[in-house]
Amino acid sequence: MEIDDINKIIDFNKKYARVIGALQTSFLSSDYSFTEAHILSELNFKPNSSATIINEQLHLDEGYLSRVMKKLEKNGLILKKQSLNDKRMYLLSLTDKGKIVYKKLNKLSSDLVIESTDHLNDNEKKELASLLEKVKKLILK
Amino acid sequence: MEIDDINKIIDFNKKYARVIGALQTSFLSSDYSFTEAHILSELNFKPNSSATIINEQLHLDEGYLSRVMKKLEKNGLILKKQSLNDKRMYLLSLTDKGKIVYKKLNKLSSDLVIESTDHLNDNEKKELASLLEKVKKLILK
DNA sequence: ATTTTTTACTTGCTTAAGTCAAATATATAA
DNA sequence: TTATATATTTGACTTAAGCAAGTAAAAAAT
Repeated sequence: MEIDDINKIIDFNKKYARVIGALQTSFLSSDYSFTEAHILSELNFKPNSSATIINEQLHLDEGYLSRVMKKLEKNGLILKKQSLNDKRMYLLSLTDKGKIVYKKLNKLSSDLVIESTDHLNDNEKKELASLLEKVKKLILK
Repeated sequence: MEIDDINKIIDFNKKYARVIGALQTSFLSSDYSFTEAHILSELNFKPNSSATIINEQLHLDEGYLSRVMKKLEKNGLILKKQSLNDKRMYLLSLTDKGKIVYKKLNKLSSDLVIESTDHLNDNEKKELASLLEKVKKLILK
């Protein structure tokens, strides 16, 4: 890859690390972290997944994830029931309370996106969303 | 902003938080963090800046930044000298050793970018760099 | 069939990276 | 000359995460 292109990517990473950092800081005032919100959102779209399945998207340390799941269960946001087919696994799903918290955190995410794009006009916002979608597709390819 | 566009951005943030996370993990094996590397790179391009000036790019906690600077000085990577005009400030610059470490960390960043884009062909790599550059310009606007 | 290896999850321990609040010193404004 | 703002530092604390070792169950190899 050309050195120029590499530098563009490095440069972006440095900048965006700060964007993500600010995002994480904004979640501090809620009872859940940005990562926990991500976990809840995965569980919302894939109910009855095991921790391992969820972790295909998140790539977290297994031990850490296990503790997060324990917290979420303790707080009544998720339900854990041992799989009958494979007793090593626990199938996880959001409780009603979990769904409410998920929605609340999603609202927080939206608000933060709106706030952080406040300086852009409508066309620019649309372009940003479109660019990021393309990037996402490329990195997941 | 349209809900669809908001969700695209939220979605990207979730994904890219993991990319940044992996990047930070990769720096653990070096003696400096991803953030410290960023600080060194700022100092490389803007020698004789104060901590506050550097922090315009980084938005870190001042106390944390102060400690990082202390570490960098202790390790002989930067030189701190009190400004004569304004004795509250300390002008910071890379030492020769600091420049060497900066280059080493930059090489690490490059290697990680190359590695993380390994699954893309040349055109896709070029497109990725170009998209990220555009995103950067938009978020900085 | 039973030993070996792999997989899913848990637990104990540690650390990096940061936050928050209070203090000091200097500079600027009232 | 008093009050306010800015630049930096220090102390105390948090949290998000990693690593290593363990348990239990399942799958593969013998």
